[in-house]
Amino acid sequence: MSSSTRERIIEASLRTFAGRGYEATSLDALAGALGITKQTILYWFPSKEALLAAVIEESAADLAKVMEEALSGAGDGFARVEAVVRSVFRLSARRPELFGFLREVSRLGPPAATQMTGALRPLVERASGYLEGEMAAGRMRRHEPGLLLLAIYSTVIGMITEVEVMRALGEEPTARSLVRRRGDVLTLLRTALVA
Amino acid sequence: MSSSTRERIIEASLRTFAGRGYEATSLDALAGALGITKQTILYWFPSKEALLAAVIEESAADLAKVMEEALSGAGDGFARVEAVVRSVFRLSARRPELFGFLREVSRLGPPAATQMTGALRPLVERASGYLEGEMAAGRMRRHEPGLLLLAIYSTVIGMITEVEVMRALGEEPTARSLVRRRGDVLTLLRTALVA
DNA sequence: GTACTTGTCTACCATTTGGTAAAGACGTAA
DNA sequence: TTACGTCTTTACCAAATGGTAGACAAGTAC
Repeated sequence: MSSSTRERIIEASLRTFAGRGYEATSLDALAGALGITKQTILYWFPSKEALLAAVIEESAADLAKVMEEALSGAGDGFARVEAVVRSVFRLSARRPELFGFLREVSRLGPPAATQMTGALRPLVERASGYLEGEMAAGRMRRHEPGLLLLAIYSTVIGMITEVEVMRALGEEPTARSLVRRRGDVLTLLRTALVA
Repeated sequence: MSSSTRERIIEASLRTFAGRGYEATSLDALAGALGITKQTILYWFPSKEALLAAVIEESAADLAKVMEEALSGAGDGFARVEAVVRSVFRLSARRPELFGFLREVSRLGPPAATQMTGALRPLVERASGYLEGEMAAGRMRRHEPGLLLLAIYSTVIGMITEVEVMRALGEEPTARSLVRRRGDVLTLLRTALVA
């Protein structure tokens, strides 16, 4: 069971789906980049859709793992929010494709998006519960947790993925600018959340 | 010069590119929806790329017009930021496709994204200048204008377009929820910006 | 009436797409 | 040796794609 082929296919698909988009990626191109034939891909995954589903499953698991760790970390109130945001930015430096792919899937709509959000649902529940608890304890300013999460999500993902928009705003995307953006989104959130 | 055909094509393309994505939209499907043939589209626009460019030009102009008006309005400090955000949300209720398309174009990358950001550049300069002025006058908390704009952009566009994520967070997208999101993003921004 | 322009259509075409069928290579167990 | 399961390939295919060529109708200019 040379399942490493399977993993290589998933890995390459993740990168290409994130960069060029799902529809714009042909199985032939994908196979070419891997030095195999399209039929090998179709041996491991019965269809292109099934391949997409597998990539979603894998990347959702990776995302969930990292964030779950940060969420379980130490600290109260904003400290833990900060820890999560930091770990997300760190992950985005190491594996940017993950976030491009997240955005791509949310664009594709159901059923792909539904699968992704379903896989991340437990995470969302935990985060939402945490925020609610902190607000109740008076350690954070009151907001609606769902909308607050959406705002944080939009801002962070946007900061990480909107490369072209960033260029238009005069910020060349480098490691240093990523750090700067992380700092800025954190101050923004801190002033908004800390009572 | 029955240029109404041209406009109908642009209008339908805008909607379909925003909803299904550029690559996923075929000229045949587009023509079918309009009750014309693909060749009529190719008469008005020499290629699919040229059609995309025309749609970008049109929608950038529409976006710029609305925001330009809000930016020129009365009010100092956060009041004007609020006016802009409100006008953007109002526009998003009337013509949601504009924002889906904006997001799609930024995803497509150059040259499409470059054209779009180029067309919106004057707007960005004005907004950036305004923020800078208000900060200098001490009416707004100090942030880096470029990154601040990116954060506002990401949050607002995300709030408007991330329908699936919103669903996952338990917010069914309705007119009422749109108002609620507008309110929430405004309080978030106000607490972050107002000294 | 003739020539020219404008707008739309019918008829094709080469290429690419996702997918099927079947066979060959390679190891392993009997 | 034979038989079998695993993995990958070659050979196709029907459908769809963006695009070209050319005809046809309707108006306008002279």
